[in-house]
Amino acid sequence: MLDYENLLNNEQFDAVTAEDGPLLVLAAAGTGKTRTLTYRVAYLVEHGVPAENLLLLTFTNRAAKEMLERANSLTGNAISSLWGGTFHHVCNRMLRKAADRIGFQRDFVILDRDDSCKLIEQCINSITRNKKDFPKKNVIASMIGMAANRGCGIESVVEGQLDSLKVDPSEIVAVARMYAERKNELGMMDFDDLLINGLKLLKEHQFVREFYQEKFRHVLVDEYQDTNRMQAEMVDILAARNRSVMAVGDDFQCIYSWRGANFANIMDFPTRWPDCRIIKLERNYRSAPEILDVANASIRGNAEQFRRYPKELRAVRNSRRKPSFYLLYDGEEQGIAVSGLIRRYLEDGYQPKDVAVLYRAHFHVVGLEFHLRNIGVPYVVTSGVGVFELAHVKDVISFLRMCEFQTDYLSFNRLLGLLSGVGEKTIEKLWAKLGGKFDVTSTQDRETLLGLLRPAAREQWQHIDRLMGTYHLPSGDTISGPDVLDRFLEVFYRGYMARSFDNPEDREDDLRELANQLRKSASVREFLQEVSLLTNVDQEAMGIDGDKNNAVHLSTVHQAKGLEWPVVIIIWAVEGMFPSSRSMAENDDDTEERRLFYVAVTRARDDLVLCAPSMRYTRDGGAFQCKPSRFIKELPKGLLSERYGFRRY
DNA sequence: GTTGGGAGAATTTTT
DNA sequence: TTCTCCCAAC
Repeated sequence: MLDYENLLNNEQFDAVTAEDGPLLVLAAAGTGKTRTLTYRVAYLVEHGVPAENLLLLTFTNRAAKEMLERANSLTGNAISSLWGGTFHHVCNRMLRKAADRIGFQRDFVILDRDDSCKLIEQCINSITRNKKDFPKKNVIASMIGMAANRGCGIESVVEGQLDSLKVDPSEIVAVARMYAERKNELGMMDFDDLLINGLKLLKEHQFVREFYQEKFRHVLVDEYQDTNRMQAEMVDILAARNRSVMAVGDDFQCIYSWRGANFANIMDFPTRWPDCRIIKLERNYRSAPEILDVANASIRGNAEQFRRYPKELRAVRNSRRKPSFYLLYDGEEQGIAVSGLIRRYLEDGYQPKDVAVLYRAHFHVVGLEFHLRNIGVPYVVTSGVGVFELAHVKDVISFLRMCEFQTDYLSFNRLLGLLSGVGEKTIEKLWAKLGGKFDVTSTQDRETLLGLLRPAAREQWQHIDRLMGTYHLPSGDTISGPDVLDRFLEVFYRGYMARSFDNPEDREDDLRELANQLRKSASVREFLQEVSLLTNVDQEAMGIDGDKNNAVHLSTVHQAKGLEWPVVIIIWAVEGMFPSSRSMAENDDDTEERRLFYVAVTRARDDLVLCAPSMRYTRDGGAFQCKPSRFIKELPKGLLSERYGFRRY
């Protein structure tokens, strides 16, 4: 039995050992939120709750993995049967068992962002007459997503953005409808559908609902402040029977409201669960007091919110030195300053992996990479595109999908499109002639397809076709996933990469990693059903890029959430970039940006550096002044040590 | 119908 | 600077 009393502080101990019943843990940054959750899991398991009766919901795969690993080692590997993961993951898992109840196949395909954009584009093309003025597919996609996550109709989203759009709103509504219909016909779900349909399943099917209500004696939710309406509702339903729900979160760190996250959920939790206990964690073990002073002062700028659940980060660590603020001439000087600072930190004994550079948006980092390369510091950028969204990875996955599942138009489309001389129209015709299906196990389908292709394409497809034939052997055996992937490379894809990409070797490395992942998972099928839920944030955790372990981290603030580094450098802390003028234009409200700043600041353990160049250049050669961020200006005097220009540090 | 080249536009945050 | 779209040539 773990010695909880000595391993935890008083508040953490209260939360971990709380009796059954609703519990809201307000855990400010760096106060041991993960620790509390993992010990809670361990505590419950040690006190006789079977792990399969626990549900642990997280916001990212990374958080899930981290917590499960830690809880697992605390309990001596006793939690393998625990359900844990993102909301999307858990919905996926429930739907794989029961999707047929709501009109889907259990092996439905998940559309990732790219897939759904393509589908939306098709809808746009078939509905709208003048494509010129019509919003781009990405815009429509985010409108549809917004509607889904807010739980409102597409109409009201369109209405809200009407002045910036120059088109007939009814056309947008029509596109959204058509997209929904197309998805239905294809039997596919996008990310939002996983939540929508997971919830639908629970609401409409008493048997399913009661099964899970019974099963999950304890529901634990991480990052509760970032849940949207659907997610909160799902938690409420799942916990309704046993009433043992533990929501952990920090309203100061709600940074996903643009995605439908609604921190009213955390504010109203005590209303929805009137007998809930509230425990506050305020002792911060992470950061030096001078850093916490900045964080505390900054979040007070959100006056209204601050009144509701006032929290003050209280330092446990000893005093160090004040965070510094560099006012720089321009991005160039910032690059020199940042790389110079990093070099000095390395001389002082820090490792590259101890340092992170954070920024508001991906494109803010472009100028900096050059300088880091210059001084020869290893670095990793958590880029915007995930491994599983890369074109070559998706190509190969399409091939695997076609091998494994019978009819999947999307994969068919993607794979056939790789052949030379085959484009969109040809594919449509082929698909129609095949009768709207392609079953890889049917010799007839395979022969028909081969016969329909024009010679050049047939020549290429033959090899793939033969390979598919050996995947499903009459004996019922299949070649292993990694092997079939290898063969695919050999007979077709390596050649394709060589003539289509300028960096085929790099891409082949990605594919080799994909094969490794495949080898680790239980079956090809299972891997394919999960793969679209994996994102770039998880890649390091999964071992891709594993050789870059000791490197400076360049990351957006969003992706840095939940992480910490001894040294954190925030770049482009200027008006218009952080806070971002785009996000401000949408809702005329800087509170979420301020929370984002709070998140950024509280990532730092020892040292925090804020950089604000005074000049920004536009692509057409123009330049304009920018002012340091309001989040710096509004701080009380004396919290930062101010430095001007890089030559003076 | 497909493909590739060239001109033009454009940059938030992500499960 | 990179991505996207459009058009002209196969």
